[in-house]
Amino acid sequence: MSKEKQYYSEHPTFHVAVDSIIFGFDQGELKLLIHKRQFEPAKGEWSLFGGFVQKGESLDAAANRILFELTGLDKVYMEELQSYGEVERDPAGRVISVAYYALIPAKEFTEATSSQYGATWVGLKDLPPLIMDHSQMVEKGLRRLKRRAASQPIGFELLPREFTMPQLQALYEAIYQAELDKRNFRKKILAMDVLIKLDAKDKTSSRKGAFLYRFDQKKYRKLVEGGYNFTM
Amino acid sequence: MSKEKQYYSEHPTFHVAVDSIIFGFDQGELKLLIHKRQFEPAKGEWSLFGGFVQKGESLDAAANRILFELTGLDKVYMEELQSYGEVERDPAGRVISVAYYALIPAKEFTEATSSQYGATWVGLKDLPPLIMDHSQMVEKGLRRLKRRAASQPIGFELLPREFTMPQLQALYEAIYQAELDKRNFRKKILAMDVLIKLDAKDKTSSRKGAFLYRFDQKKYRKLVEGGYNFTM
DNA sequence: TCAAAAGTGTTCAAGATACACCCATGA
DNA sequence: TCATGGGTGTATCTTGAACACTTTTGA
Repeated sequence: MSKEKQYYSEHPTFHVAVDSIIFGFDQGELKLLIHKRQFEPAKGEWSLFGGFVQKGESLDAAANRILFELTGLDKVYMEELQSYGEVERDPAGRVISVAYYALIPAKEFTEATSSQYGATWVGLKDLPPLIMDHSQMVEKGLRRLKRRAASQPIGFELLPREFTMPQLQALYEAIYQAELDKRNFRKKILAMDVLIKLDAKDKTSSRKGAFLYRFDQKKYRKLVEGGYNFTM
Repeated sequence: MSKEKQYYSEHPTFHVAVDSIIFGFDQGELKLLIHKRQFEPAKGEWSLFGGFVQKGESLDAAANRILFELTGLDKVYMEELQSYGEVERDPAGRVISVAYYALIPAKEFTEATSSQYGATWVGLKDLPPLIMDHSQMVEKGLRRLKRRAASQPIGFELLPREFTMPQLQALYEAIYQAELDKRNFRKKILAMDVLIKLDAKDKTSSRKGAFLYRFDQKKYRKLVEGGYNFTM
């Protein structure tokens, strides 16, 4: 008889799932990656990326595995958000779900891969109804993202390795749903002293071109650990 | 055949537990309510208040039930903290635990009730080793409490209905582990405009006596919803 | 009358906000 | 040459931080 049986067998067990809220940023807009659910019930309806936790697999591992299986994405910024345990949340049976939220540079998941995986980027304002309590999860994830962005320079996770100031600003504007002043924004960001200015320029969005920046991993880590507070 | 069986039966199921980190505040110190675990394995060792989720019971309901069964406490400020899903976290078998943290005025749980329930208040600095990953949970809960206290006037949950300024200040000093300036503290708190000054004084800790305050539920709610930022 | 805690204002520094013009470039 | 987006500095205001003395009262 296993230890578990010996001690805990009188208690019930539950299906445990993981659902991931995947935020991306593209064309000045904050987006969510969703797909049409591939299994019953509610097959074909819009859903977050989710799946069941397997035996011998931690929650974090399940979240990462499922993300990889459904999107091919790997090494993504991911963090637990909240558990959802209402009895009737899944009409097909009792399932306790642990929601994660993930941030990826939208370019790492292009149109091509999108269609390959049946996934779509949707602007936060154009979100279709999602199954079960997934919309709730998104809302909560967004609140968390806003708070996090205010206390840590987390926004960088959403950008490609090299980015321009106007891009970074547009991202923060998308997160906060507010316009920011160019000069003040630059001042603040540069004061953080985590950016490395490159010689190259990005000319895709203007004739003049905007300087590219990369951010300094080491300084960035220190900043995060020190609990830097970043207010806009 | 049930719907659940029909759809999800190929997936494994897990024991799901709930553990509560209960903070209290007394004698100028932030405290944690713990007890000696009442069942095997690790029976008799120091532990948070936990138990298994039952069929037909939501996570929140389980957290509240367990708290009530083990301490007699009811209508407590409680909030989910984080899930713990490492495979080997419980040596007696796979258990996924959802940690909650709770804030109560320590006076609501006195010496008398303590011994009745085999529970003890322990100062955060004198914490004994706790079973499994419970110490980790406490650490995380404390970090959350600090952050929350900075963004919402949450500290009030830890005080009795009527309290004095010096008490409130001592609480914040305990949470932040830092000394605060009396004058600045009062200024800030009063600027929030959520306190009602009473005519009565509390003379238990000085000859002069300190005015009692109550806080204004309505204004308080508004403040919380508005995402007030409270920095010390 | 004195010990012990409660209560009260002002000054200074830093950080946030508001604001307008020139620059580089390709079409 | 001009339209478009990129880049820059300063003045003002707000907010947080530092700081010391008077008041009340019971023993």
